[in-house]
Amino acid sequence: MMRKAVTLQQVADAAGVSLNTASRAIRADRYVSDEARARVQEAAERLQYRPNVLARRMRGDKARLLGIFVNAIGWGVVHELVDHISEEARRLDFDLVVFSAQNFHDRRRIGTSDLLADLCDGLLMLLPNREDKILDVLERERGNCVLVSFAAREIGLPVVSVDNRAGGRTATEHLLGLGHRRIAFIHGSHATGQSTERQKGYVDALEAAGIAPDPALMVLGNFNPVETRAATTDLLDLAEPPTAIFAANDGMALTVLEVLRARGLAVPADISVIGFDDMPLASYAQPPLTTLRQPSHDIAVRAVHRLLAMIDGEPFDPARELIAAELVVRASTGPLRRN
Amino acid sequence: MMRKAVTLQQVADAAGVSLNTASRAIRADRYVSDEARARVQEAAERLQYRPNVLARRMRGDKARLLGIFVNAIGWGVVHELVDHISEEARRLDFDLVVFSAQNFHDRRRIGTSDLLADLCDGLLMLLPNREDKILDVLERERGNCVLVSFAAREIGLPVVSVDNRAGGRTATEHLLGLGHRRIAFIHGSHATGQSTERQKGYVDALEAAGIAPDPALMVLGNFNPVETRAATTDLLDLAEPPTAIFAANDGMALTVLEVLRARGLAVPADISVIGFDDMPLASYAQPPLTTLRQPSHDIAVRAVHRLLAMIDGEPFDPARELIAAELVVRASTGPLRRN
DNA sequence: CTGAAAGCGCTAACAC
DNA sequence: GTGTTAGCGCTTTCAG
Repeated sequence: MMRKAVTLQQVADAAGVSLNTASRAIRADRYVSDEARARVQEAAERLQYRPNVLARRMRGDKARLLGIFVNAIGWGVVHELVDHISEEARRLDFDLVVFSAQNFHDRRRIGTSDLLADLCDGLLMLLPNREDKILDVLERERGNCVLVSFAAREIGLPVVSVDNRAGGRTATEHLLGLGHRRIAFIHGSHATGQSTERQKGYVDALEAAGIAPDPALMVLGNFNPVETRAATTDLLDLAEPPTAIFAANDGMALTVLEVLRARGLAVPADISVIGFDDMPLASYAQPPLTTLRQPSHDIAVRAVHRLLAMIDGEPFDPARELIAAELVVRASTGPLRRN
Repeated sequence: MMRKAVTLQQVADAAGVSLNTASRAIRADRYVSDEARARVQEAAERLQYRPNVLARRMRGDKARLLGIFVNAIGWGVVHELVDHISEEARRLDFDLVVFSAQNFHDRRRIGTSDLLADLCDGLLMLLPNREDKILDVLERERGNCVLVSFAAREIGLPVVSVDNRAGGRTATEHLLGLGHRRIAFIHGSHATGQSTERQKGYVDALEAAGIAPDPALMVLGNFNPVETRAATTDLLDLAEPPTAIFAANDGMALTVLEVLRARGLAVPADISVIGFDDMPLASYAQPPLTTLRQPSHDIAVRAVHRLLAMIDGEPFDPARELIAAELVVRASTGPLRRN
């Protein structure tokens, strides 16, 4: 505990009133005489009394507090989301605490997860992992909880997410429109379902264009540089290498660019690259990266609003809400070079 | 409140034991018969009981929970610090919650600040503002609290920070060593004291080199692009413009680079630029930015350790602890071109 | 208007 | 071993 405990009782004693007259005075309740109120407030001031919020909360008061759970990984997009959610929550006079952990169901962590669940009026889960057991608990209890950018499986909880599948399709169609036919896809992990959905969009676009998806062109980068480098190398070493690469996120796309540069390939003259997310670094890349921009602001606003609706007691509505990503064309994609 | 409240009492009833036997069984206390324990655990499982952490906490249990307060602004360096602190805390089996607000003493916010102060075993304040009233409270109460990168004023609380003054001096000496004599300094706000200290180091180096600091070369960028652009323009329009610019952080240095490029000036041939922080973007800048790297990891580790020492009841020690920043030479600085 | 008492959910003394 | 009791600090009936 942080503070030296000055309790309301002590204030009451100092002011010569009963405990609950003090309570009334502090809370500016109406049923107190001006004189008593003055004495209590003076005593509170002098003793530097601060109410114990835990105690209040345990009595069931609203805290006007929202919790965000984030996986320690993936601070890329997450950071923007947190900022926007924070802003929107504050606008609506809610505070926000962020809890960051690798796995919320870790034996060690469970205490804090529960604590926050107890403490907060509602929870926002950012990019939770499909294995996170806390999702089962939340689903079962139908707590006030909204999932953000979760697509790993069907779940009986409200979800707000970028439309990954449509985005994946848009990215691929952009490449198709430039004349590319051999388009590779580098996927990340399946933990949140983001990459998986983007891949579905990629396949959608290919099939709509009458191109059979080639398994050799779908490789695993796993959202990390090491595997992405290896995957890119494999792709380039193919008998018939791709003329364009769609990486499931910008981080991997940047790594692809790096490998390409190392092999002396020109982008987009020799090969085109497109990412997903539009992270801050994207526009600084060499060349600036074409990508799909996450509608972080809209996602955040919608997620907060739906959470508040639940808190306000509106009927439980586990609908999935998808928000479109915007294609941002920069210099890393270009027309297929005919030989 | 998030959960449907299943209390320990209900579990006890269901198991046909007393409240307190149930408590013992749940906590794996030794003084319970195996049979009672089994019955209680079965009941708890069936009812999906989860202990109310608030209640436990109110009784005074340790939460093994640390709180980080960050100002919503300045997510640049802050984000790295949060990551490292989080990692170190977890290594030591502490959880972490992050509270992000513009001003912690805002009437509206005070509830949450207090709540977290009650809840957490200790608090880490990241780059707090000098005006934050919560600092006065913390100082007065001598709570378990460590300030990170605060240099705005003397304060009776432990502080861990990068050595801004030495860093500012190193940056300036680097420029001096390249032959520069007219070196400008773009400072940020005085809110946290970071910029102010870096400026002191700049002046230190200049004076040590026998150069009188020129007020015309010290301009305000205020950590934002708009004012930084204006400041840079002013500098370049001087009768005798600087040959090198030291920006108090990388963000401003990047803006400087942008203005220089727009004016057709070559970096570092025409003018050198150095920043501070070594944010991720720094190495991607055009040209890659020479800067001072924040020892985020060391700062985080030291801050956590000092906080834990306080929590463990070691004597209060409000010493300031400074950690050196490392000069990272990239391509934005070069020798003075003689005309 | 004010005070006494109950109780939020839990754990730690103290009996049995 | 197990149950009973007394709080943690606060708000809220319910009587005065």
